[in-house]
Amino acid sequence: MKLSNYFLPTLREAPADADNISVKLMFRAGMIRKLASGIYEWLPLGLRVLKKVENIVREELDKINGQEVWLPVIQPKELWMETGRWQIYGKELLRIQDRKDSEFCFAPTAEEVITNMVRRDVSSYRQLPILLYQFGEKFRDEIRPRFGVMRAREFYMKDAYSFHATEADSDVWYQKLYGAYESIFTRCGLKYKPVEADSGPIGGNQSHEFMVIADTGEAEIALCECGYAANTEKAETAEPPARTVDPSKFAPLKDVATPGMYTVEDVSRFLKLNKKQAIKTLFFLADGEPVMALVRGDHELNENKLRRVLSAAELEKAPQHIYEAVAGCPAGFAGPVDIKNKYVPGRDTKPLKTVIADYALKGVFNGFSGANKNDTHTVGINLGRDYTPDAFADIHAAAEGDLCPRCKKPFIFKRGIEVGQTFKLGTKYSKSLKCEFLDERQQSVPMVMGCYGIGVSRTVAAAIEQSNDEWGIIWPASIAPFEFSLVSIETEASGILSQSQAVYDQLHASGFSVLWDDRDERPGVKFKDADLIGLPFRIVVSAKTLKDGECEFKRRAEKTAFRWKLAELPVKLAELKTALGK
RNA sequence: CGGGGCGUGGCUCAAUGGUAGAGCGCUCGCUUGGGGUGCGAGAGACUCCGGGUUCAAUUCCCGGCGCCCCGACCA
Repeated sequence: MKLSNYFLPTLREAPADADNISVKLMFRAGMIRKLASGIYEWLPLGLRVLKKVENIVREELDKINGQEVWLPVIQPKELWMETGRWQIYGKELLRIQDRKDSEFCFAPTAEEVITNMVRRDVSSYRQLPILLYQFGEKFRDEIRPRFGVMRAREFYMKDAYSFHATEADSDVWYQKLYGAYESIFTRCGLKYKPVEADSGPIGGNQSHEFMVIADTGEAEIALCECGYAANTEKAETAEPPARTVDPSKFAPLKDVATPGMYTVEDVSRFLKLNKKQAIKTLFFLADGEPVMALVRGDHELNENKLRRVLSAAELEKAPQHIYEAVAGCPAGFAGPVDIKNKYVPGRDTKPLKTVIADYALKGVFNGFSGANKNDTHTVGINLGRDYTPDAFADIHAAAEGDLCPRCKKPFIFKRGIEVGQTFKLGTKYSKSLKCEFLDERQQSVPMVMGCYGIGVSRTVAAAIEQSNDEWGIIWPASIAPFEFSLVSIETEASGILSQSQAVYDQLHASGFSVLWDDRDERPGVKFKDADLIGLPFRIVVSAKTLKDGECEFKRRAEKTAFRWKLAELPVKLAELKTALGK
């Protein structure tokens, strides 16, 4: 492709609202433009990368017998009513009406549609298992789109769904998909990590997220040298080693006036005590009944863990009036001491059902917490003497200092960009949508399902986020929009263009894609643009080297340039091809 | 959903109660030719929309729309 006639509007400056590295570079390199909040246009250069990633995904899924389909973006309400997700999905589901006022939504995902398709035409165990996938736009009406295409409202995604006769078969295929995902992200040249993830209340019993390691990632992951890796929202933590303190060292309980201070931050500063001494007291409604959860002041409670511990179907933060009724004071002044006697009868709630304390509280001596009295906190609180929870459990989000649940070594924390997720869905959708088959005994059984997504557009951004420098993007060769940048210096000088043309033809003959900068621009402009676009290999044709029958070869990721004899070009290219495993 | 900010040429931004200017980009000419060359000449803006105040509004006020940031929410 000749740059003189390629739609590649590069920019010196990124738009003011570009809020991270990858989106700035994507704008500057002429890959994308913004049409509206969270909605982007992909220009030719950007689309080439997207298609590169797409092809890698397609090849790897086809290897495990995936079959590509194309599903509608516009999906009827009725189908979404069957699973109940028309209501559950909330405002993220973008809804529209046609001219007859029939209601539809823009697909945020496609479990309903694919399951409907399979239930209609698959009816025997002989037809299972089956793995179907598609590439397509997804629309999620995010409250706050940001980071360019990383968290866009409309994005390009590969979604795959598998259907099985048995749980065991679903497990086998889950591993196949897991393996395919590893191949995909490896081939894309990404440093990534599969981590255990929470499948959330949506169901399913196992899930992994594939994280591209990047400091700017939105997700935090906990890693251990033993190999355990999990999203911090999911990561379990080992119970810390027991620590015993002589009860004679217990300080006496004392109430302290703390007017208007309801955050751990405020109170610990005021009392001049470490946040780790705080016993954070939170109330929840577990299936409608009030429960109290205690975590250490420097920890954050993880609602998913708490839900699991309580075996609750629904868990929500308790509204203010529950605090008033159960603890007799506003949130921020509730505490564990004598809590079960603070219930104010006659209010519109039941008494406290359970008190769950995080393991970490076993290590808190002479702690402080709310006094169950407005504007008052209690200091000198000790487990056993002053309060006794109904149970201890791991209910806080993994944090600095926590230990790996497998080997008890401290976690290492990193940030990541979630580019893919795999789920075992079980029969959640096949049951609600009655997607059944007849087994060998003529029994009608719901299929066991799995679903597997890859954010293709996000993967492109993640690759840039992970690989760039002050000059621009540095593409991995496998997903670069073109492999070679061919730069002609002084296009008006005699012989330059014809020699460049010869190199251009040779590159093509050797099987490489080339973007040839044949513009009548100054060298500086061309080099800046080439670095910005970040193609992995660059060849410069100029009078300087041509007089020796040579051109210049340089890798984007490296500083040094090499002289290549033009006559040896085919050999050099063949070597490069071998090195790339092409 | 709460708080804050912004809306002026393609991009980044100035300015002003009397209808606008710079840099970059674009066009033309010359110049230059290995890291965004220099000079000159141009094209390009109903100053987001609607209303109000005013002799006069891009500027002040109100409403709307759009965008951004922080937080909450959501998975």
